[in-house]
Amino acid sequence: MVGLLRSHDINPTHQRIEIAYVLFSRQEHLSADQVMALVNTHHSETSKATVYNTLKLFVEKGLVRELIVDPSKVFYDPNTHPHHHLYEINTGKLSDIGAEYMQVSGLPPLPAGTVIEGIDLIVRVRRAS
Amino acid sequence: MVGLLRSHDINPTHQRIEIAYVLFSRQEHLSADQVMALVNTHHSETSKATVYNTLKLFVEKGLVRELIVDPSKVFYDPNTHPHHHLYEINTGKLSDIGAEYMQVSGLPPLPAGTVIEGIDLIVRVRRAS
DNA sequence: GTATTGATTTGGACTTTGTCTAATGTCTGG
DNA sequence: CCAGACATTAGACAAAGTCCAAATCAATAC
Repeated sequence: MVGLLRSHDINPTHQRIEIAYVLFSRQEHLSADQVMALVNTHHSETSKATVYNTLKLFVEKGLVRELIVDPSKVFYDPNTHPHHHLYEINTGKLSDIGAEYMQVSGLPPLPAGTVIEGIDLIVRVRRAS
Repeated sequence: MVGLLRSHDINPTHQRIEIAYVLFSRQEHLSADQVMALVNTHHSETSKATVYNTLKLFVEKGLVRELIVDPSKVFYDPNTHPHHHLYEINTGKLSDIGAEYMQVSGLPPLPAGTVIEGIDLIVRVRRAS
């Protein structure tokens, strides 16, 4: 874990290691709230501000991917390999779609002076009524 | 405008007409906040609750499309034809990508009992540094 | 060991977006 | 003109996230 952080140019402090561990030990999409809860399961150790700071740092350093899918909260995905997402509207459940299932082709003209940061493909499903 | 609402099975009240007008007269992506401000430019006419209620109704009835792209607010898109979106991370600016520029192929296995509600393709760009 | 210094963490106040509720207003068919 | 259904409203509330100044920590210098 320490090595992973160092290799992404992140100073491995106690709190950062804890948060990275929570994200990478289970391969799930977690919200800041959930990270907060998981890090502090035993005794409260890490503040809300630190959790938010750290997640932002991880995103900047490319350690995790930020998912903007749920209208009310951001999710963080420890898997940074190319893949897509499936979101169940009713439940808020989020799961992966392997890159082999769906492909994106073509690129739009970009506004002058901008570069692509990422391409998000999200399949939204609803429970059939 | 009244006809448009009726054709989507929406009772055309004064407030709904105003809100629809704001959305459809300019072809832009607006947040609830912006709709609120635009509807109430002259004298305050429409409450926050109504704006939110109405936008939700419009989405349910398929009159506008809900865009979850910005981490802090939902945008509403009066264009319901198939197209994609380009989001400038630095500025929060959102623009359309014509369906002809990018294509999505393939479909993932869906969880049992669910149907596709929509597929969102978002290109995120950042100002080159 | 102790001091220094910059980086990190923290509690808590604050902001923003959106929801909820109970009361009120409006419209329509008979 | 009345009943009932539907729509709107103000304002309280909730949840997610930001901000800031103070406290703490970690690493190095001496």
